[in-house]
Amino acid sequence: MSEQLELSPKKKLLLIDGNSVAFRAFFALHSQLDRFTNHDGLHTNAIYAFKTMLDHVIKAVHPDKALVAFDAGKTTFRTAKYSDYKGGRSKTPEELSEQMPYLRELLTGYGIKSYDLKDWEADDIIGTLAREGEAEDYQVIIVTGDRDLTQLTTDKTTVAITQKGVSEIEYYTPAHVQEKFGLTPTQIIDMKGLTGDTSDNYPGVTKVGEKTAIKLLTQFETVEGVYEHLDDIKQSKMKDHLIEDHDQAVMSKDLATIRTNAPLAVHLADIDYTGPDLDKLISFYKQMDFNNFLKQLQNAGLSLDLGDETPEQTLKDISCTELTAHNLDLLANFTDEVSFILEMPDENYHLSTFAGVVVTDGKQTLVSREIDLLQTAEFKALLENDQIKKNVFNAKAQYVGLNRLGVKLAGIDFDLLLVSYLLDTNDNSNDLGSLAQQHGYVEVETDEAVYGKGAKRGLPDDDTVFFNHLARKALAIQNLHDDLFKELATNEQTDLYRNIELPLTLVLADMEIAGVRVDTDQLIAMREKFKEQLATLQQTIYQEAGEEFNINSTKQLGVILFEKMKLPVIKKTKTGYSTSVDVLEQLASQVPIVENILAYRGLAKLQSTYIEGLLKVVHSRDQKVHTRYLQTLTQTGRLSSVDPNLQNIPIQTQQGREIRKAFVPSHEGWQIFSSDYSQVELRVLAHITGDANLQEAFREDEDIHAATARRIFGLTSNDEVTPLMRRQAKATNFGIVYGISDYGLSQNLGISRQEAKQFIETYFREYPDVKKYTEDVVTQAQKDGYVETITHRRRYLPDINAKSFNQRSFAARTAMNTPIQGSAADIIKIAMINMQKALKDAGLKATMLLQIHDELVFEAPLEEIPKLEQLVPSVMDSAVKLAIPLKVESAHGDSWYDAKG
DNA sequence: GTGTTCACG
DNA sequence: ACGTACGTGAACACG
Repeated sequence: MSEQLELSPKKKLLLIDGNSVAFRAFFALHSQLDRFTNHDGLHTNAIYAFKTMLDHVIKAVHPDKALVAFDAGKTTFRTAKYSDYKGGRSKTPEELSEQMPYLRELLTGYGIKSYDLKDWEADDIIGTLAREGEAEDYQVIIVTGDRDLTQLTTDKTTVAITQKGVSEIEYYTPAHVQEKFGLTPTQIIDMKGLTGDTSDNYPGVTKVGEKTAIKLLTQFETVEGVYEHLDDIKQSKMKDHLIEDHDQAVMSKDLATIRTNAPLAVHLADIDYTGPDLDKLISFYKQMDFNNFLKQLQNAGLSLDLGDETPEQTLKDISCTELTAHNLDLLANFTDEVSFILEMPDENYHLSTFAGVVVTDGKQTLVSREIDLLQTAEFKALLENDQIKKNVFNAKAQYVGLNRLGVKLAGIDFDLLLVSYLLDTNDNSNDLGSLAQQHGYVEVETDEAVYGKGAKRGLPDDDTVFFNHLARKALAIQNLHDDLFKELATNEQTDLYRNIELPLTLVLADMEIAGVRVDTDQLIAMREKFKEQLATLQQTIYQEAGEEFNINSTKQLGVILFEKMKLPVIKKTKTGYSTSVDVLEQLASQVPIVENILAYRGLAKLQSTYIEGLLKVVHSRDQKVHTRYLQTLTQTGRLSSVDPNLQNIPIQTQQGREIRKAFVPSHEGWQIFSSDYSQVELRVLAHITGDANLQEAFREDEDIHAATARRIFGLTSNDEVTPLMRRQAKATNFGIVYGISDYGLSQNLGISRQEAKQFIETYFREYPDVKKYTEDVVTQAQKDGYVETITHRRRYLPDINAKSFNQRSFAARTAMNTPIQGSAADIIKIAMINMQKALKDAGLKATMLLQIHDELVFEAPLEEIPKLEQLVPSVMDSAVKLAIPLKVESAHGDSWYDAKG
């Protein structure tokens, strides 16, 4: 055994046992299995470790010829001879087998041929080629994880066995084999004949293990030798076993013998090693998300270009020009297409400072910290000219930021953030550097790497550092433009991007800029009222508890309720007692304190989240809140809203609903106007499933929950639908949309799982195409790895084939829900784009302010209300053409509270 | 930073 | 035998 490979001056032939090394590689990084997945959910640990091993071996060997042999399948000439050969083996883990095709791609990238041959094992391919190589006077190096291959060692052939860590390798020469096993290489075969092999599942001679075998072979050399000299062995149990198991020993030796005469279609002449195919390797690393390897490649390329190495610097300086008031004419060189960044260090672009600006066409890059330059005629001529295409990262932020500076950004073509999100909704990191790296462009760092994080975050004082980062970011956008547009086209998502998401981003920008006026006096009055009520409740609760404690602390509350007052524990959380509403409601009848706690909770929520929370984010300048819609966050295509979240303002309880009175028009004599889609998700369900019964209910404009109740409770047209029936039918309808489970429905309705199951079965019988859809969409997701909405919005579901029941079930429910929720999101997005245009075309002052998933909120002069009542629903219900009509309901009033039907 | 709770669709 | 309804954001407590 040796850690070092002894190299001769001969030419080198490298032969790798693909399956065996892949297996070792897989288990070397098995503990990291979850960390090694690419953006499509493919595990990559074995590929990664295999790659590491390859680098190691190639560096050590410098092969002239190389080949990786794979097993062709389960059946071989050995199984034909002995059907139990390798029987009883637990099958290869799915997480490994899914990597095998990609391993071959890796090898292609490395310029190494891979080969398998029907009915033969990789061992035999290697054995055959090794002998061919020896005949041509090559030094042969065989890499495997399987010690049996040491039988192939000769003075011309070294066998390298990978250890636990794949890059640790033991090299076996005949001398080392002798040293380690006390046998010659060919005697390894005889040993296997005598001992058998449990992992390959062949028997050998009973009770003969390694020690006995070595002793026998030292004396008699071969299996045949042992049997020829049976007489020399004195009477013993062992001798009986040898006689008894003669046939097995012969057969086992045969099975263990690696063939050197396999009928190969590949020969030495076909397997020259001339080094990697860089283009293939780069695209492969991108596919695998091997960013560090990409970086290595890129740096290797750089240092070659430079001729010398600059090891401490990972990225070289970008050549760029500092823009000043005196060289603004340089901007006129940009006539066709530019990548542009207005750098805003704070997340909230409505308030952020401006740190700098960069613009590039890939050839010339201009940078500056002087924000005022943006307001010059020269810069405006570039930015406001819609004939010059703009490539950006987060178009909405750029548009809003520039708008604050009085610049109207036009001609936006490529938004790296938005496109990345459409390609894979999981790519929502929001950082240009990390997104670019995920897409294989690594000559850019993350903002965190350059600016720091937390308290230490700050802009670099050094112009070189700052300008370089800006320049690299702009160049990243410029460079990814073509590739990502191609990917969009491949996914049939170009229309989704150009006709929906990109136009929408500007609609949203206008809505955010418009903002919503908040009546802070009203909120302050509510705050005082709530403050008193909370104080009173607090005192009552302290009295009932017999002590003072923090009611907001679930931990302290749990101690009071379940230890001090000894109330029954209904539900537990990971960390202790659950004190959630449904638990407290079950306890309410037993002690008055619970009712008060519930009241306190409700009030405290309104106070802290809505009253105080809202007051904190009202802009003092205009008394408005300017939310930010996150367009690249949700997995379904919905928007989300932050700072503040205007999509979860209370409505359900009267007390909470009062908050909406504070959302008022921004002009005297105006009103709030609101329209919402009625049952849009169930209508989408009816459309997508094509279910005739569901569609009929919508065509007849029935109360859908009542109609469902009639069906699942088998009522005739004369029977009355009781409120309970309707409630249960409604819950079932929702359950279907969410990807139903009997357990979930039973929890929601407070019924037994059996009963819930019955509801679902009846539902599926009444709406058979809905059932078919739920099955088909899961099958499709299993096949493709993703599901789609009506506009080809895509969501990948890597867990759809997971081993864990939970993960798999969750993915299956997601597969059912996402096309429904996502298509509903598509519809309202289209409506919003059409709406903005319709308002403009009609010359109305009305402004769209908010989107709450199925609802649009406007403010408008009172006199425009009749016009809106006609226009808004017509635009909304004609956004897309479905198999059934869409229905829209509208209302208006002096505040959002009053805009209710 | 994580977990719990609760607001919305 | 498992232990879930789908999608979000904000506040608070706690370590």
